[in-house]
Amino acid sequence: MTTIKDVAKYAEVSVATVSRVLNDRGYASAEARRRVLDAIEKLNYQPNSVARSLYHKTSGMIGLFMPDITNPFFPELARAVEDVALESGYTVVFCNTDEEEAKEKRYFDALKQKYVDGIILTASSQSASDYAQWDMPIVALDRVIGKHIPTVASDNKNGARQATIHLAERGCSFIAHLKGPAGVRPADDRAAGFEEVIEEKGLRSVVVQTNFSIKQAEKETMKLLADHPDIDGIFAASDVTAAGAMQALAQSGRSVPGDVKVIGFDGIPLCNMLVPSLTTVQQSIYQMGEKAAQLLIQQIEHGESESCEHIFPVSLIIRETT
Amino acid sequence: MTTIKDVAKYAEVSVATVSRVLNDRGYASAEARRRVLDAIEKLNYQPNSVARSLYHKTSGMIGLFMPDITNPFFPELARAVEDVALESGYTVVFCNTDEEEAKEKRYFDALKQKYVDGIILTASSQSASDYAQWDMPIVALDRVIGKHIPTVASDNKNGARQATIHLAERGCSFIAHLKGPAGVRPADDRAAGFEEVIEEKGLRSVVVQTNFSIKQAEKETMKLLADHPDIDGIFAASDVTAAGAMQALAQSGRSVPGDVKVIGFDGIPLCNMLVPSLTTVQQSIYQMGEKAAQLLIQQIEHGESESCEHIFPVSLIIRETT
DNA sequence: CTCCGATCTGTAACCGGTTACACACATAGT
DNA sequence: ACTATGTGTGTAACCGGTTACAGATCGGAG
Repeated sequence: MTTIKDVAKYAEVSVATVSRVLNDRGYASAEARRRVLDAIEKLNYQPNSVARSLYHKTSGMIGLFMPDITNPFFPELARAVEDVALESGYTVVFCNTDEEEAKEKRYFDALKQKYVDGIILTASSQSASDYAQWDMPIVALDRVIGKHIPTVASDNKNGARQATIHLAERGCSFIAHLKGPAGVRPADDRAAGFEEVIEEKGLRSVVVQTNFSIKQAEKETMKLLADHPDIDGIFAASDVTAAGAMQALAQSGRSVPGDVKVIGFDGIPLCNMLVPSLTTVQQSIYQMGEKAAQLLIQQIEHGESESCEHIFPVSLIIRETT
Repeated sequence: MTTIKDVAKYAEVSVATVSRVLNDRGYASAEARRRVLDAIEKLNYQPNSVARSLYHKTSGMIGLFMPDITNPFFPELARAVEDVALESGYTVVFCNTDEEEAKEKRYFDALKQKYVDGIILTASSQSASDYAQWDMPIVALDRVIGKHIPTVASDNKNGARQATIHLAERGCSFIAHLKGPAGVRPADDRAAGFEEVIEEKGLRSVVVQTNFSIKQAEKETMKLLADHPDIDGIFAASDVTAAGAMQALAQSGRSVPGDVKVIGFDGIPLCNMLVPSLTTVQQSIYQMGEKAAQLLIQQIEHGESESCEHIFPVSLIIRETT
């Protein structure tokens, strides 16, 4: 690999001059500049970013912490982050945390040692204080983790309200909510929005907890249908969960939307792949990822810790399941 | 941040001694070792990996190049790579290439400057020579790119044969193949396998090209059904493509598997979410990712360039669409 | 003609580690 | 007593950049 010394020698100047030309800082005569540029060209020189990192305590990398890329909600988010990062010259380090704080901490330590410039975090822990002491630019994505950490998320509660109201308007009178994992903020918010509307409208309801896996959703729905055969609406906490519910419904001989209406949450591509296609509450997934990356980079480059919450509106997309 | 000098001062030894204790190399008296370990503990010292990188020309990072994480085939692959990497102390840098060689090259340059240790590549270019001159440990994943580059892939041709034979055995006599993009190796291999069986059995067939997007698959299938109303079997080059076909079939009033039987390829979780659930050719996705990461790390650490192809068998998973 | 600031350039220190090498000391073998 | 050999330790060079600082040159003002 050619180094700055090689370039200096070839151009017959000092390394300082090469560095100045390279970074366009300080003085350099037209003649020197010409010779340096020529040498760089000739030797096909590319500055070593590790050496740069060492001096600047900066790496041009950002960490992306997500529970599990295998969950279909996350790839689009990751994609958006990566697109923005690339555009701004950053590189994305990819970390599946499996909702485990230990794994998160381990990654954080590793990245800190590499001078990672900042982190986008779909957090596992509830306690914002843990992250506050990380002492690094952070943006929370999808999950609110504290007032003093910039956050990008959807208006989950309102989305849940819209979904529930929609089912009610379509004539459902006994609605089940397949709730997401307890302790995961968006799941709790969606459940809260659901309960609110149920109470306002005085409807019958039942809530069961699931994780976000399709198999479990199917199983829980089967049980639900056995216990409450007269359910006529299901609000699933995610599209994947809704898909599980639909399988259970098909299996138990119920028609959708004839016997039971179903609505999901997220707006992932899956919705359009299902037959019948799934009504859902659409999140602006890509835009959220974009925004999170932009906020982080801004924070890194301008130190602005715009410590605010960016709550994205959601929109009801009515398809065939209602 | 505390540095090795701080530790040395606190422990009243030289930095060399600290380094020796840290890396367990060379001599260090029990007394010195005790003091250093104590100092590390007290000061909560963590060695700076950038400085290490600079000296060793190594970074503990591997690049993962994929066309688009948004394509549901890739997240599981990425997940597997990340799991193995983490276990071996590596960090994964994530790069969506969009099948563009320019983007690939750009990423490669950026990573090389960071002393990335190796790359797992779902290649865009056909020309293996381009990659050979990259002069870095590389493993090709999902797509064969040349004899001298270790490769992990599925037995696509055989899988396509199995799929086609299965359709024939189920009584299909006029089978359409929704082929993947031209120039993408697995797509070509699958098409070849399909053609072989068609010829052997003397069946009627038609092949149309699609990209891997669901919308386009749907559109192409509609056109196909209009041109050839008597098609009774569809072999889709991917599960997503199959989902698109199923939508078109539903839309045109045909029943699956009654009127038309459908088989996909990949074995992504989507298959189980569809109603009816999708028969497919299952790839060992996670295992492939795992193997690729293992091969790469082996190559990095032991220099073994086991330049062979690891072709994973595929298996026919029969579900409701056939 | 002198002085001043602007322009230009190179030397060397620094970022935070690793390690070659020199030196000190102990123990053992002859 | 006199090497050898094995231990233990510190100094300084090195990885490949960046930049503070000092010295040189030059044009223009006084």
